[in-house]
Amino acid sequence: MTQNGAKTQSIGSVKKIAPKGDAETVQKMRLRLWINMLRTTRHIENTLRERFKSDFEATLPRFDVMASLFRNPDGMTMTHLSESLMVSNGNVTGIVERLVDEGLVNRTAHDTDRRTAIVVLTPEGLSTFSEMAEEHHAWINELLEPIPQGEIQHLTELLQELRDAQTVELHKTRQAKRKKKD
Amino acid sequence: MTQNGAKTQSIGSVKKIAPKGDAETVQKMRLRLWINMLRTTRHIENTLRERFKSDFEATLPRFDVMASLFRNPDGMTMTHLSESLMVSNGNVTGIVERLVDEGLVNRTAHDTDRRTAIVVLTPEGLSTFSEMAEEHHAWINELLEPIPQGEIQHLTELLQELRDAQTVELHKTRQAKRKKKD
DNA sequence: CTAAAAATATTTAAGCTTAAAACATTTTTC
DNA sequence: GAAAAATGTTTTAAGCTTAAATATTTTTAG
Repeated sequence: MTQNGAKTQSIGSVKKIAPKGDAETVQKMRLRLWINMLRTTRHIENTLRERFKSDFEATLPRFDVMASLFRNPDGMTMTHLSESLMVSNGNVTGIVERLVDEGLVNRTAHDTDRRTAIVVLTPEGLSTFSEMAEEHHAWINELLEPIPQGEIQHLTELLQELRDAQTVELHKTRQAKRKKKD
Repeated sequence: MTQNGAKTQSIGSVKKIAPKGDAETVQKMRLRLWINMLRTTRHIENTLRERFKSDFEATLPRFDVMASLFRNPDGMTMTHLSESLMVSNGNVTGIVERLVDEGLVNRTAHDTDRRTAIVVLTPEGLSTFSEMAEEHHAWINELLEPIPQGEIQHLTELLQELRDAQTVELHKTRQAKRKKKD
């Protein structure tokens, strides 16, 4: 039903009808796409959560923090973590706290700046993460298998661009704000 | 850097090198895609949350429930809502409770089945939702604007297929379980 | 018909999440 | 060098979220 009008494709003088390029139609398609993005990521996240729980007694947020730390062996500040995971600052405090309790990460003071906390994986955290990461890798590979190989790269870039576009907007806003101040 | 090897495309006997089809590379690309899916949806959700809060003093989960109810004018059961939103049953209980407190939805008993609760939008809920939906529609349109029009439909289908693939797996498992029982 | 199983919804405990406020420290400004 | 601004983190209150346990009702199997 949403695909009707395809027949009028190459018929002359159909601008008024032209359903595919119609602004309202495009808007509705974007909305539908968004709902599908949401549902699909939610679906995958639900699957991952269940598996982390049953196989490792672990949670997704804790895995995400550990993955960030793994990619930053010299340690990360709380702010760095929060930006990297795109969650609030206070959120990270709680998750790191629990990881400290479990002996998976250490939180130490910065050498010169006493405001700053540096978080690193402990050796146990590293080994625990490695096990989980291997499984996680396999799960993602399985869950994303239906996506044609030839499209993976393109899709990744598309999503990246989507975020970048917003970031540019953000910069514009910040510049505008700064200008107002001057 | 991740795009090297493209040159070897049509050179004879390069199977050993052929980096693009390499199984490990594909796995890593899938992982990268997943991380990008997650970050992009999270980014958009964060934006929507902020705007719902500042413009309507509303939350995303409550909007989602109302949107589901809007699409089902005859009302929905709690289970139907929970399945539609892909969140847990108990979760819906709390959100609906708050919506009832705000006078935006009603929860009534089912005619014949006394276990079942039927949730519907109140007139006020309908009018509140309509206002929010219009803005929401515009926001999504703005945030997804960088996606080429020609790809929206295809992308939507791709994501749909991704979910459907898992659902089929699920059915297989259920059938297996049933078989064991017999 | 009735006991067992299944379905519907809520409650509970624990954890995740946010925005805003509070706090601590460092840097900048005058 | 003190006041102000900025930076880094935690705390707080409210809400979201899940899995598991519970309560109630309906359906099913015998």
